[in-house]
Amino acid sequence: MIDEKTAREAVIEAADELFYAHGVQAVGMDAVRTAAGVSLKRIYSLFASKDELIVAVLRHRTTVWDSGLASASERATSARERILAIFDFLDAWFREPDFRGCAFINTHGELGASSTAVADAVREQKRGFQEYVARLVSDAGAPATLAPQLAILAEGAQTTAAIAGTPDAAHQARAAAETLLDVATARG
Amino acid sequence: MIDEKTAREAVIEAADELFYAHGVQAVGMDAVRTAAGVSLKRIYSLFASKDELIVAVLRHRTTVWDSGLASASERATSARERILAIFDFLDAWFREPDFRGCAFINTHGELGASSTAVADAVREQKRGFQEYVARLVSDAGAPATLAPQLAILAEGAQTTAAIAGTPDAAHQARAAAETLLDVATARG
DNA sequence: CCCGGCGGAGAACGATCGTTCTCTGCCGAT
DNA sequence: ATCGGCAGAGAACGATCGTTCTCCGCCGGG
Repeated sequence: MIDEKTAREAVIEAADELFYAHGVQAVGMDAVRTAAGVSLKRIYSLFASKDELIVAVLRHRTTVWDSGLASASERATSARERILAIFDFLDAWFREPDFRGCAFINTHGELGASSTAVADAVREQKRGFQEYVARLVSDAGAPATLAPQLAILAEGAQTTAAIAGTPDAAHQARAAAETLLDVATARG
Repeated sequence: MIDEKTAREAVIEAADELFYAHGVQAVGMDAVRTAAGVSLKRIYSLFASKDELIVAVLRHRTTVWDSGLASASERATSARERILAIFDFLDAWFREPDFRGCAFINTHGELGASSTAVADAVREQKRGFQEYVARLVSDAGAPATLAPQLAILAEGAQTTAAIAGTPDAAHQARAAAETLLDVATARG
């Protein structure tokens, strides 16, 4: 019906949407097949198991996250602005009606204990984000110790916004980031 | 065999341990029964459903968390020290070999979309923590806007430590909290 | 036109889950 | 000692899951 690449993308995108909305374990492969319009046989020829599909979905989400972050910082003209753009990006995300927290954190909490492949994919995404922040901190001329602090603010904002159901955490975290940036870059 | 209160506690504690270690959905009621030494019939006479047991476990964890936080801040002699004691408490927790992140965040990610009772119990715990921090911030004479910033740091430290598998996030968050406290209380 | 194989749809399978039911033995009351 | 009822152990049940298999229609090559 459709070529392999298109089918793969259709499955990944459908699974991504369902997994994010309902949790990974709550979504059966039948639901993925229906949403993607790809037969189970074909799905299992593209992914050896549900676990492998989950990992593929997480990797797909990593690239979506990375490009979203990149385009959010496009208008920024300084490293400091690019750092704060992270929190504006979060704010816009938190306001989306189907926001349900960070898919990586959610999936890690759900399967991190039983599937090392899933745990590795989650860890890899977080490591990438930490590196992204570290690069910006370095560009801003701030000490390297600032980077994990900003990353922790971003992580905390995501879980707080998800549980509270409000986007407030984004600008609260942004304000804290501004303070930390001010202090870190104001030395002599 | 044993009185109702003891049986209830045995079930809750056994379920708590299993749910935290493996995730809620990965643990069957049979495993709870074996670990608690309480028959399924009795369990279902104490809790109407697994969902209700999960909520009871979360409430139990809330009291454990509250008292752990209280005892961690016992040696502190000022509001500022009590705030920083939160992060020392987290540090000790992250170093426990079976640390697997915040049970509330994990459970919310797993079931928050499907069970409003679970989502409510999680939200309630987070609200209590926010209030605790807000009280300390007020005692420290800092502006109220500092409280959610500190809470976000604590949340972010928990997920970061869980995913990274290292306790580093505790002292990174603590350092950020110190900076924010310094700035917030140095005015005037 | 016929035939072989490939892909889709979905039935089937075995496992597991939450929940209930049955059976058995024990205990106190008479 | 006898009886009634409660509690424990675990079998049973219906649903659902991940995964595989079967069947059927379609297509290109002779």
